[in-house]
Amino acid sequence: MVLAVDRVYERLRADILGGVHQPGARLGEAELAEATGSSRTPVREALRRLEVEGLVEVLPHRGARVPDWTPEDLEEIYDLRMLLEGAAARRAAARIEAKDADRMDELCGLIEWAAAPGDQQDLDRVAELNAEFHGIARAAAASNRLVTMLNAVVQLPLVMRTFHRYSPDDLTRSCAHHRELVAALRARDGTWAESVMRAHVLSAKAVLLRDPPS
Amino acid sequence: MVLAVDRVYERLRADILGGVHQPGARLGEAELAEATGSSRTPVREALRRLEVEGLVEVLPHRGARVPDWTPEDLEEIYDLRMLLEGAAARRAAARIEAKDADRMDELCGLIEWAAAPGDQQDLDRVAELNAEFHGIARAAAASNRLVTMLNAVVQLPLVMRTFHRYSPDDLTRSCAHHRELVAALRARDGTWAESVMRAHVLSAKAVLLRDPPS
DNA sequence: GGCTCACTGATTGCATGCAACATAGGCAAT
DNA sequence: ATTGCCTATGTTGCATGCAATCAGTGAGCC
Repeated sequence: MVLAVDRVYERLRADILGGVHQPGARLGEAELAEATGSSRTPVREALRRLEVEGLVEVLPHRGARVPDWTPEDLEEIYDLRMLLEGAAARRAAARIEAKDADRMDELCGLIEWAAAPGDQQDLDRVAELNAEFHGIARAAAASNRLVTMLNAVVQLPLVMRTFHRYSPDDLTRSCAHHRELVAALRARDGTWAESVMRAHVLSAKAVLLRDPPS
Repeated sequence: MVLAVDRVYERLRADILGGVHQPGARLGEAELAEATGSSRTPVREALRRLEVEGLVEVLPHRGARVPDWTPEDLEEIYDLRMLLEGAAARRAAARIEAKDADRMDELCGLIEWAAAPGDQQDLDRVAELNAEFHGIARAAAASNRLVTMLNAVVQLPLVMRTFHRYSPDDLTRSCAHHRELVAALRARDGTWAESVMRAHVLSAKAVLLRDPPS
């Protein structure tokens, strides 16, 4: 048995990150309750969780909205991401197991293929594989607290469809970061891993701020 | 009009941090509803918020509990605090206004007096003043996201009654950190401020891990 | 004697009803 | 024409009822 509040939460989260609910869109409780086949109570509780995680903003008596990020927000968010992802990478270097590193290498290959210019290019698939890659890295950090905090700032790229803004050079650099991160993790070098990860996040930030969303 | 869910949230948070609800204690919804003069609905929503912030743990169908921190948890929490407080201090150095720095200096004096050995020593008052001191620093960072994340890890010292574990030398060092932080902020030196803050947090961590709680 | 299982009591999870509040539109007064 | 108020309407906030689930207990069986 899966709790209704969790169903609603996952659904809402996916829809916000996937762009189904655009920034600024109103999220009516009754509407969401009907859409998820539950009542308003679990919807309200899911909205509270998402509010704390920063994925929705709730105004008293005025309902919930998907926030729209200002450039200052994006700057702040990416700086936090750099800090937290870097710390997670450092922890991961001390803890990662060989099979996880192997899978990350595998994902590097898949990402490189899906990102390469040509008919087979599929940037949405890159986003998906990229999410798995970084998911493994975060899991290897073995810190629930860190993971929770990252959830609040990590998956914005999906909202923004970041990879569609990447130039071919950006994509090449991103793939190089991935390969280097795995190397640093295998070498058990936390400082190296943290440095690569920080560069990786900051380069993503540069892409996003270079050509601001909408 | 203040929302019931916010009342319950503040009350619960204060009671957990203040030690009214000891780690491991069960938090029954009906009990909390009666204690706060509201119904179970706002209690449930407040518990969801506190769950995301890591201040309570909720098991499905089994209710909410105050988590009890293992030494590994404490290590993790203090490392995160170091990161986030350091980042906040760096931002604060670029933004703080003179009157806030003045108040922080004032608080330094009050803390030093209340922390000094003798009849006037009052470690609970030190904790209170210390919270205001760091509250100003965090507010000067002007980052709601950072503040929210810090809330999840910052105020554990209150639970642990940390200052009661401090030796006279620890207290002296803590006060010196405070003075130095204000100097770094006034100098608008973000790196200095971050470094002092990291030292401050890590020294607190050392005290806590030196003599583990209960 | 130890183990299993059903029953009991209590608690959580969810649905729904009602009251409080906020926004929008119309109407009147200046 | 503009401003202010007032009502209408939809929404949120909260209380409560009921079903689902879990911990504990004791009887029955191996």
